[in-house]
Amino acid sequence: MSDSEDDIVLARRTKKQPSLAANESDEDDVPLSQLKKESSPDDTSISSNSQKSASKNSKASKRKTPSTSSQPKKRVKKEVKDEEEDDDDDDKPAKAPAKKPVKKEETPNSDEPEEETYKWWEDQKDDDTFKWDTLEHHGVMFPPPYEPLPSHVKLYYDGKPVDLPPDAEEVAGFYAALVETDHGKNPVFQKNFFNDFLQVLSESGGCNVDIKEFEKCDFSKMYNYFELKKEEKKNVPAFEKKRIKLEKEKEEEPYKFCLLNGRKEQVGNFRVEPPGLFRGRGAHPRTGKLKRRVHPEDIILNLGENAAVPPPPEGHNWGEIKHDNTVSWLAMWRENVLNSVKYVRFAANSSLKGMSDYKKFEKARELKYHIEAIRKDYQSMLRDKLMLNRQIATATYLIDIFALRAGGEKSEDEADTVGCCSLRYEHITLSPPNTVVFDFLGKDSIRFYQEVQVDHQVFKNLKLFKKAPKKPGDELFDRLDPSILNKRFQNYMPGLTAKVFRTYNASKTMQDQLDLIPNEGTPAEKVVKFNAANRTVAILCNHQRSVAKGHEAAIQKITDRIKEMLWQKIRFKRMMLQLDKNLKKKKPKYFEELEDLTKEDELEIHKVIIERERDKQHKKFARDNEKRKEDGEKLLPESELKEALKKVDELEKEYAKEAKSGKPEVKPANTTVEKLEAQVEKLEQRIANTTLQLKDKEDNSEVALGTSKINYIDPRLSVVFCKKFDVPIEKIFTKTLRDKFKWAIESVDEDWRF
DNA sequence: AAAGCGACTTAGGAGGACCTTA
DNA sequence: TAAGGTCCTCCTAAGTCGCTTT
Repeated sequence: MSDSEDDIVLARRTKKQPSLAANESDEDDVPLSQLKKESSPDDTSISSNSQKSASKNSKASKRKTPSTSSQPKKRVKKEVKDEEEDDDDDDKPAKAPAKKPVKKEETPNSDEPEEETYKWWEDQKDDDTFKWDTLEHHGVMFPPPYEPLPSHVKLYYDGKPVDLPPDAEEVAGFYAALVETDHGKNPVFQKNFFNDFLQVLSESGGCNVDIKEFEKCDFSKMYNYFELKKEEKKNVPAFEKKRIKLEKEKEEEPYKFCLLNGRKEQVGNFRVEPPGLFRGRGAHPRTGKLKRRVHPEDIILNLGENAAVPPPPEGHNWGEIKHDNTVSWLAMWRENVLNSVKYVRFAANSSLKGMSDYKKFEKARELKYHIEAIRKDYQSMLRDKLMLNRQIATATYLIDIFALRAGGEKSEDEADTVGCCSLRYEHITLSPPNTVVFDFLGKDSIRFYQEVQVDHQVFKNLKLFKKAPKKPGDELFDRLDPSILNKRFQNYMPGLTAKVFRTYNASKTMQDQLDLIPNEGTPAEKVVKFNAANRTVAILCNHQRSVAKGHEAAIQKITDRIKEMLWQKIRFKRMMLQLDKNLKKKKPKYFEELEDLTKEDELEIHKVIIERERDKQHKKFARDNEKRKEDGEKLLPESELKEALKKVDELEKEYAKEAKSGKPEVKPANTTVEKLEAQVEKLEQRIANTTLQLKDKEDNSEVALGTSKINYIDPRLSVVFCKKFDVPIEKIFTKTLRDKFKWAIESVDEDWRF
């Protein structure tokens, strides 16, 4: 990568790793619930039968399907301009699904025996205009109908209780549940909600009160009721919770799976989105609007011609039945807030999703054979006489170097966010000679703020794009939009688009970072380094998360803990000096830090410890008595507590004395200098650990690692890392990710490179 | 060529599950 | 044994990009 001055920090200790035994929950192979084909009066049933049986004996047939072209010829990349290529050309032309992973008898590891699934990656097909031959599924799961609130829970208007019709009450309830949240406090949200609420109210027949102003609505009774319910739910005994959970699982069982070409595959979001208030991100003009309930009549199902049509809910009909095998969705409906389409799709671990994921990464890998030419070209095109070309070159530069998104045009009724092509005058600040400050809201209204040095010509160009009469509000790249850019990219490589650069640069960065990690230390330490590499990628892609509520406090707590450990350490050293006065002369360095602890700090720590001790005693006393009460024993007398507290008082006195003299009492009588040294050493270790932990926590507080791990880093990189470094894959991929990336886990060998 | 649409990937947050710690 | 934190999954919004329509 060229001039990335933004130094990216490496190596951090990360918090504890998830335990080895990732949830081995059962969920695995449940027999595809019998298709209930009875209903559907239409033809179909026969073939549905055949499909089903196909799946049954597929067990035999699956394994390695004959696979017509196990050697997909894949396009031969044009080696054109760029052979020399940056470092890693060691790698043969990107191509080819790994052929039969040689894999010996499968290590015992692999979770569960698990009737194996279709290994599509051993059997690649090139053409994906048709996504399936046969497709059978059970439709979608609807949310439960609305249950009216008990009659004592009401909305109040201007102090008066309101009798709302159920439909309106439901909407009021949507809002009531959110009053205390950021959304609930957002005026736009309130306004949009209120409009829609009034509309539903009038649609459903109105009520006994003339509701006019949002401000006069009092949702607190409803809110409290919901809180109460939440509390109740929390307190349901464990066995009951378990039962409920089981019941839920049973209910969703039929929807979870479908048959794709006769093979069982998981469905992703088989639940229809429940009604609610639209929670737009950032300053979304429509946030708070009512997202209406979706009915079977709104839903279009997509399945095989011969598949049984799942019966619609009692008394309803499906909106439409389609048999379009050029798409991979199972059902769709149109949502009313943005008028956009919602799809029910396959799960991430499905073959279809897996294949396109695989293709995505292969496409990104292919870019490495062209990137050099592309960079060379845009460098020179930065000075092109044609404005359009300069803009293209400059935009490409930004996309390549700073991993910006393409940045399509957005409409008035969406949040004002931008990407590369839609950057405006006010989003960049230039300061000579070549510093650019980016400050804009990107996808999801996440702020992109970076102060960077850019190529000289880029700086000039940006200045040019800002030149009068351009003014705030005007687009920097006024000749450009993503489709123009993407069309140019096609010239270098078929299928190359702006987003491929992000994938490429992310995975490339990961590869480079992993290459720097030495193969040493414990697995846990290696995982820390892996995460550090992951973090550089996340930073590159600007994947952020909001800092957790308690973050500040958590940091403070750790800092205090470190301080206390330091104090304790110094205390031990002081004890040593009492045992052997000459030590200080013998090892001046060792005792230097005695000076580091200020009187104030020491006193403060004393105070904290004493307070904590007192608190502890109080709590213990209360707890013990609580227990006794339950057991019907007689309570401990107050004097017991007094006694305990007296001990603390003594400790306090001791500390006071110690603070004055600077000579802590050498505690256990048989203490020796050696023992103290050992203690000090232990503390030092702990301090080092905790400090690392603190740093990690701080560095990580605003960075989301997950997004890049899931979408940008070629999973084969992680797999190779684990293999080479003897790190269990469970430390890197959760169960879900292992399922999603099964193709990578099973197909790659140690020498694989991105 | 612009606008709109359809289908797909990418994204952060909510909330529950799970683990650690007192 | 509860409380507190972290991790994981689910949820659904918000992008990208190709294609169709005007």
